[in-house]
Amino acid sequence: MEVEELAANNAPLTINEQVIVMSGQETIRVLELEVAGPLPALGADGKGADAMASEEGVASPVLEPSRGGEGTPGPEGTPTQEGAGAAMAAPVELPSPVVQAVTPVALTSALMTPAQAALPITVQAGTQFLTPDSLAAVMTGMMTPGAAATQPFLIPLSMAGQMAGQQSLAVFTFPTATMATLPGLTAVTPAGGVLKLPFTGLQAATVLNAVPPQLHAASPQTVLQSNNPAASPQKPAETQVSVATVQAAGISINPAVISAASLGAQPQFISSLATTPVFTSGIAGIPGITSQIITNAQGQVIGTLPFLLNPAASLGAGGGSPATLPAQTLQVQTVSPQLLVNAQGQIIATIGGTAAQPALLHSVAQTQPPAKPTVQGAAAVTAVSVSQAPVIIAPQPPSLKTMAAISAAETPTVSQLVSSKPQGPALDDDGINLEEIREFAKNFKIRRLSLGLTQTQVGQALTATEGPAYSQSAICRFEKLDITPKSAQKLKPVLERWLAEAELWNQKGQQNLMEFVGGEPSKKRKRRTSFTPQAIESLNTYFEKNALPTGQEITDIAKQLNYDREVVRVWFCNRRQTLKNTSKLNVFQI
Amino acid sequence: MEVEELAANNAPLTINEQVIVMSGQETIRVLELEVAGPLPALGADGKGADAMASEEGVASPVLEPSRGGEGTPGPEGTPTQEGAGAAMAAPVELPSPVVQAVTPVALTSALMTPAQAALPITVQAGTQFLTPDSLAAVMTGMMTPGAAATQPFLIPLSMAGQMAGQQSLAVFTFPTATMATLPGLTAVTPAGGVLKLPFTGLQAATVLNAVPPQLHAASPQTVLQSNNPAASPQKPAETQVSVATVQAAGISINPAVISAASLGAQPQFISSLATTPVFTSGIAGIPGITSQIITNAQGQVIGTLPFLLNPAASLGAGGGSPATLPAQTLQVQTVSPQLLVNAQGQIIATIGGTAAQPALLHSVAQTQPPAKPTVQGAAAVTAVSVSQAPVIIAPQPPSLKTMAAISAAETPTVSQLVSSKPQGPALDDDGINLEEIREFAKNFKIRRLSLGLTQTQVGQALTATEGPAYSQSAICRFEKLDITPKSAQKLKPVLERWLAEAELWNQKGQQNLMEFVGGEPSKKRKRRTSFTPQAIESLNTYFEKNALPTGQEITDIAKQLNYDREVVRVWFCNRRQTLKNTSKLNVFQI
DNA sequence: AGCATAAATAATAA
DNA sequence: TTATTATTTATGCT
Repeated sequence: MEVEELAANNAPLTINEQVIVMSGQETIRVLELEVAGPLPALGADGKGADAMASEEGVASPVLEPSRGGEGTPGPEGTPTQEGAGAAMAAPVELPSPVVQAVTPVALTSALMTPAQAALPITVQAGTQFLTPDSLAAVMTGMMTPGAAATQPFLIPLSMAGQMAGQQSLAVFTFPTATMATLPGLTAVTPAGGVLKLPFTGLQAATVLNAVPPQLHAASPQTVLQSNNPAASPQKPAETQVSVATVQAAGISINPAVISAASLGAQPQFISSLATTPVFTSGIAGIPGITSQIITNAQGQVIGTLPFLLNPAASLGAGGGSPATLPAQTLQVQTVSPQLLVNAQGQIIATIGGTAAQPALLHSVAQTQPPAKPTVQGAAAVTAVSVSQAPVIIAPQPPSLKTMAAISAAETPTVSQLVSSKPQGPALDDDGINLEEIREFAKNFKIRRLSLGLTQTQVGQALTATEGPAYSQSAICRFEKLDITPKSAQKLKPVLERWLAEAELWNQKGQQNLMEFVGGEPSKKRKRRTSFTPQAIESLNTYFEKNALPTGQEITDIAKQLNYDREVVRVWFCNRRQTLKNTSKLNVFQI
Repeated sequence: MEVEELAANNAPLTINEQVIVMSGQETIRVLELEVAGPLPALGADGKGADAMASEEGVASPVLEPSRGGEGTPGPEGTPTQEGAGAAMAAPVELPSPVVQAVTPVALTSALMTPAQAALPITVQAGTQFLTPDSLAAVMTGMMTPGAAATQPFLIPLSMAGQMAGQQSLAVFTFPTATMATLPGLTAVTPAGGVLKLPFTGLQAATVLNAVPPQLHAASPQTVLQSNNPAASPQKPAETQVSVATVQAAGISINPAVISAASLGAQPQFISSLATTPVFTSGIAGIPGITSQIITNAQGQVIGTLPFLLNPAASLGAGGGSPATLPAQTLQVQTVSPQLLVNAQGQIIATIGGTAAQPALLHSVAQTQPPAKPTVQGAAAVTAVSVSQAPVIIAPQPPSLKTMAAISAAETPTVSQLVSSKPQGPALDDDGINLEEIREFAKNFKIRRLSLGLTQTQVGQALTATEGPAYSQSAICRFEKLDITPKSAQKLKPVLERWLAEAELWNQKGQQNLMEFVGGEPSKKRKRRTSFTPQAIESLNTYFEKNALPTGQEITDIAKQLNYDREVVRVWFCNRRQTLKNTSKLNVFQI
């Protein structure tokens, strides 16, 4: 994407791209589109998207009219803009029929195979996004792992909007490429952008990488569906949320959760999301939805990654309608990738950034109302754009290196080294992506622990919502991958979805999470029992006679000693343990 | 940094700054300097840095002639240059004597107190960096927490280079500011850049924020030395690696681990680092060194963050010497922060690029007194500042619990104190940063778990290396902050150092970690006790010969091992199942 | 300051 | 899946 070119466009759109290469094999590409000014109201129904289409992977995304204009504004956030709300910018005129522009829109891609990474991904015109008025929407569609490169797919899309409807953020993820298989980071750098924005009017600006679409639309196939028939198959078209259609070549997408949070006013925002039926159901119902995660030291997920943020912002407040503000420049930045190495020295992710946007998003998010501290509104934005455009810098060095290496076989480079590594998604005999499952299992554990949940809690909660077959043991085995790939494949989407929802509730508060999970909030650790010497003596006497009393015996003993039955049971457990350890030592010594 | 200005410079240097605001209170500022062209060989010793000096931070950096004129232009843009590799760029002429330029150089800052954040940090001229030829080097020096603002300090520096010596990456971290205490994210943003690059020739470009140096060189003091006399004290001067000197005002640095990994060739790179005596010792010996972490859902560290990466690359191949390539522009990018939301919906970190961030503006306006923070240094900053200012974000709401009541009678524990303090950098009566400790405790736990270590293992390992007083209980209580601030303050650096080292070993392999931790490598999990070890062994022997014994065989085995026939039968069932699952998984892992 | 062991959580035989 | 064991964490006690 040429900076100058974009700048020249003067489109009231800001494109921020950020590429995060996950350890192992995932790459998350985040593209944020910010449109200054108010968004047009959504059509009665999102079907309009159907119109689009074409062998270019045009699908028929449906954009539903968002309901509940509860898009709550940022918390304290955007006082000014809100106030400014009065002066709404004129709607952006888009050539495509149904497309609605949102501000901002973030696209996150992840889990793309190397080969796929090289393929062009185009967001078709006609792609619809949620309007700011919509609280959130989620759509999911994905190619099967082995899908042809020509298949278009639907990607999860989540939008967060504000009352004013001025701004909102949509995020959807789609597979990118495995870092290892990439020629180098460069392969994934922004410079090599593969996204084509859907806004016809902004095309020049939006086209990061002009690549001829090579695919054709195909019916999206969710992983869940293919792998987990049992899982509730989702039909994108059926969802109420808006859908974005993207063309990708042979992309196999991993489910990604989409969540949103306002910067400063997170709480509120999140709450609204959580309480929004659409969103909630989307999360729960859509198998593939889950949050992106960062792998940690053991390849386990360190945390959920890409969520959106953004609350509406000052943009709307500031100024005139985007269309009317030619001055606003389109900004695109490429950032050199920043690597995040995990405990094992492995690259966890590469964070590359993009530019310009922070400001916008933030400003909005900002809780700090004190308005003008910074310069907001149209003028401010403009200035930024201008100044930044020039800034656009050359693609990061990494990219360069890669490029070079790739093009010329001469100098041994990173790419070569990389290439030496076996690549390609590991698919087992059944076409199951084992690597993907392994990764998820790790992530699941870390995420579970991050939420402070036990295997038991997860199992019980799932049993309650999904029916039996989710015992603590099952969870344990899944985490240990002590199950067959087939089973794992079946369990994965369920766990993914559940965990994502749990995280959502957790965002609303620990209390809410506990409520969601199991019920009793904040179950405290039982107070350590102190046995009286007499009790200890009695217990030991019983133990000598029978180290493994039956339930009835335990009950009797507890009753006689006047201790809680559970306490007595545990005492025996620990006593046996102690004896065992002791005996072992003896054995050892011997 | 004005883009134009930079560009005008035509310096073969690329500056990439990325700011990652950690949840709670840490900000990581990453500055990458890339110098196109080959690097000069390192001097005999890295002492050259001593020469550095002027209060302006201008020193006599030595810039080696970079080889491989890789100043690569934009990503895709400059494929050609790579090919040009043959033509080496002429060495860059630098006034300073000893400084060596490296490509790229990354600086990471973290854990700076708010007040400190506002202070200018200048990289003195004469700062030395490792040459590409060096595999890795680490230097650490830091101010004591209470050190005056005028003391310069050495920062950990790690370099990774390639054989060719063309490129390498150096990373060092230094404290930035506590997010909570900052006026907003903006406070920590790049806009308020405080780094002054050491390259005289590139000054215009490198000066993100022109701030008059306020400090003077002082002898670096490693945390290790102060906290862990036992640790092998490192003398920066003694190391062969290059050192970077930075001036900072009253900065108290947290130990940061520096590690490096090549992108594509990670394995190799890491290995080299690990095997490099200098590096290893540096890590082990330097107390302060630890990796940066990302806080997760529970405020716990999600993962270690900033490490370097970088493999040398094609850059070298490409081009002319930097000096001779005026065409190469200096690139500076500002990135809008990307928020990473954790499981609790809290912002884990803001990944943004750099510059200009709103933060500064904000900070200035709000809390930060330090005047002109916003526009500093040369003009470049100006432009960016202007545009981004608006973005300034509000600080996150840290823990708001203001609990209560610490009954005074006894010495309150950290957890009690922390909860009682509403906000701001919580410094207890002894000037201990409780918030920082709280954060660390959380991080420690996550990092420990990420390494798969138990409290017991940590305790035992520490007892072995640090002497008694590190029981499992102690570790447990530290994590739970069920100790007095004084104790925590004392324990923190030890744990920090140890964990960082453990992570380092872990990078070399799980085996190495176990060796480091406890001794017995890979102690296999004990089999369920129902069977004696001998029995298990026998069973496995039988299993190897025949995984599916006949009824008669089972009977015989049970008889011989003196176990119930049914027990043996079930054992075989489970054994087969396990093998099945495991084998499939293994296939995947490969 | 830390042992001893209760309580909690994960893993595994049945 | 359930029951029990294996491990780990937390805490009473002095």
